[in-house]
Amino acid sequence: MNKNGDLNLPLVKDYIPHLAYDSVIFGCNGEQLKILILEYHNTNLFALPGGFVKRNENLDSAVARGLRERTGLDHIYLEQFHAFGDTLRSRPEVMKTLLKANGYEVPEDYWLLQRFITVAYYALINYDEVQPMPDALSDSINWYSIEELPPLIMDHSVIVKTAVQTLKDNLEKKLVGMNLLPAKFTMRELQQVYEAVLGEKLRRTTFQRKILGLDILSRHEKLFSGGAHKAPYLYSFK
Amino acid sequence: MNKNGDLNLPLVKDYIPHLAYDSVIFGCNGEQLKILILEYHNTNLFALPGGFVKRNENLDSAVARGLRERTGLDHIYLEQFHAFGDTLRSRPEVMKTLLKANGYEVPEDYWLLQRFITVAYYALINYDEVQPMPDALSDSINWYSIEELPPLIMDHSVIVKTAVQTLKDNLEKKLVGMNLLPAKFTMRELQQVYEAVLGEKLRRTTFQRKILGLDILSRHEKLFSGGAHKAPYLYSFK
DNA sequence: GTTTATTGTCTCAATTTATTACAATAATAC
DNA sequence: GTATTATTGTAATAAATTGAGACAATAAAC
Repeated sequence: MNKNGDLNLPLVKDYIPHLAYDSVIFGCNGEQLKILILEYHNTNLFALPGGFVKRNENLDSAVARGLRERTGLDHIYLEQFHAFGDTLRSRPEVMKTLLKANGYEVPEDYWLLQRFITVAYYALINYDEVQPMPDALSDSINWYSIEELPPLIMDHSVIVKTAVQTLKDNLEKKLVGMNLLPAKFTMRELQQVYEAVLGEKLRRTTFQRKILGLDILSRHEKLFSGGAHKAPYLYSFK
Repeated sequence: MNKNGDLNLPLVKDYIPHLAYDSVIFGCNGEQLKILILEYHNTNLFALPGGFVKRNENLDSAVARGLRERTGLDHIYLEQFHAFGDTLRSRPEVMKTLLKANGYEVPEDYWLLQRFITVAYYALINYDEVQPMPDALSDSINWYSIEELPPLIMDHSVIVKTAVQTLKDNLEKKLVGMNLLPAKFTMRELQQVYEAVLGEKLRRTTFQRKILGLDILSRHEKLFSGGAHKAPYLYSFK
């Protein structure tokens, strides 16, 4: 940590200059679609978790690595959705502010103060199985409902909007539910994921018939208990 | 041109290093979906048209500029679909070969020989309205059916495959036909575009009913003549 | 004038989706 | 224990969409 002055700033010799990635990490608590947002030390600045690509590292691998470091999870569902490359998206003064807040004075030509193109990915993880870890520069990392995000730095709000739209568009063909839910789940839980992503209520009987008709679920005879009503089946993806 | 030695090689001071774009430019001749492929001087190497991003230029603007230079068209339908960033996609020996074939000896550390991440876009243009222009390094630029492409350098075949799949996925929601056809067209021509993109025959009556049901076409009383049969209506997009 | 190929539209069948209904049942209240 | 409550699984029916074929209309070729 920076208290001891032993946090090493990333050096351009190790990374591809001008290139970053940002990740929109989705989870679902059963009611709302949420994403992980981090807050930088002493700045009140909120941002998407992101990082840089090493000189000899695949772009996809860099993102997977960053995600592993933050969530402890490996083999996460991860999909690239857009590269953001406007000149005005880079805001050197923002980067300077958050470096300064952590006790760093960097030269004017420090590589992180230059223009960056970012490639954005979204990830789907099981909300309950993650204990997110802040990085060296950030204070906290927390779940926020996509309806109630804090103001984000630079163009990160646009990145989130684009991610949510992409998730909606891909809902049918990419088995989103599989990655946002635990291994076994009820039909109701699956429907709630769909509703959280689409932002609208669905008709129960139609949803059930459609999903079962896709022939992608296995039904388990083991029943879930806990509600004052008939116990539902548990399902898993085939 | 290089004969006179007065073609200037691009300098890294003007461009963002390690970052390129490639464009998959679609057209439709009425039967087949085609794309523009360029062939480099004296090399027998075929590639997608691409380029680099200037230091103070938006990513999207760079691609639009490249397209304008090659097709003479402005306001082209252009959509980003994927960034390719594997370490192994860059093949410095290929770049060296084609520079050499044009009479250039470049130093080992020349920026174009380094690793590149490319952001790929697809464009939709009206096949008949374009007179494509080769660039300084390339011999020719020609339409090729997506079924019969020459072998392409580096990962350009993968880029094309991804573009075609993206186009299929977007066929319904993005009014692809509008950008591949002239302003006025017959129902048959529109159907042929759909068939070329999907790679399958569609039923005439069903297609017509579906398209008209979308309420996106204006019908013009002016009739097209030329065939030994009833003259069809001309349509345009609303 | 006859033939030919294609067009615009209609009909009916097949399939899919929407809506309603209802019995089954696990927990709770009593 | 029994009635109550909320939710579940499934069936039945209505509505909408799509598939497949039929047919008259007609511009050009012969």
